[in-house]
Amino acid sequence: MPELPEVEVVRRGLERFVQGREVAAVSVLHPRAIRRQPAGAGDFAARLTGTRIESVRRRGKYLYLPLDSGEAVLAHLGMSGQLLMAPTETEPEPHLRIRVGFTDGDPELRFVDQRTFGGMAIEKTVLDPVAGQPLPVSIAHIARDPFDPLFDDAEFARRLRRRHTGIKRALLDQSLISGVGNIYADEALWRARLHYARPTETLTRPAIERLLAAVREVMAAALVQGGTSFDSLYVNVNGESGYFDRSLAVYGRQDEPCPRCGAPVRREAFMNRSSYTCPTCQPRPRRGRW
DNA sequence: CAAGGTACCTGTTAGC
DNA sequence: TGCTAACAGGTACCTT
Repeated sequence: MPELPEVEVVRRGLERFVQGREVAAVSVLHPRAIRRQPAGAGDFAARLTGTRIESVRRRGKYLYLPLDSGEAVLAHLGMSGQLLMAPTETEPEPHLRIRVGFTDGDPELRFVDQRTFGGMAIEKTVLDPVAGQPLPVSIAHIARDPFDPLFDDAEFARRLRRRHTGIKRALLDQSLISGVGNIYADEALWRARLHYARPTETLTRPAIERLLAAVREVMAAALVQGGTSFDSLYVNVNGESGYFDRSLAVYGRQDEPCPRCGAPVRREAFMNRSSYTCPTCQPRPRRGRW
């Protein structure tokens, strides 16, 4: 379940089910799931076993679990990862990659990942220079998300306007703003009536504020619905799908009418993926004029 | 150094 | 029916 609302749904589930618990046993069933652990599966298991999970935090689309050892579990769902809570006796899922058992018994934590783009690692932490909170070393470059109280709109606007790229590329750049992926980028741009190729350096400060407001609105609405799921791949810790796909205006709706003006939604290939836009609400920017 | 393309995987679906 | 190609929500790394 990959973008901010889906990852936040998982974070809340984990917080409820694993915070404060002590790890009793770890098994790694697929090496790719711990490929960010340089010393391998044995090191991963050794550094996790016997520790207590202090909290469940999120930076953009990354989850991290500070441990009483001073290190933290880092987890990313990639394109198809799931973190599920399941009774130990439950039959293993076909793509089960990692199991984490606890000293107090059920439920155990399972990392399931069909496409293996996701993974977990145990890392040392560094203190976030602004918040003073520990952060796994490898995600120190990930920007704050737009719901983070320390997200700085003015600083974002300054950095955005210094870029020389299209607005969607910038929205997907996790070192500039985190948590936004292909679905919510398209939905937010539609709400803000901006074309994905609009040059960042031409955006006015009010336009950037409208865009940030749109990003926040669409992701907040998705979170209330439990996130977006097109199939059973994107689920919460109990394996349940969210309902926000029913509220999407343009994403995945090629040839369907724009909810605002009725024009058929167009789909274009962009950045090796799909972009959905309304051809009349989001006209393509022209050189020298937008 | 910034920007953009490509690689990494497996499964599903559309089209022939 | 069976094969093939296209496509899927992300990030890291390489080249320019």
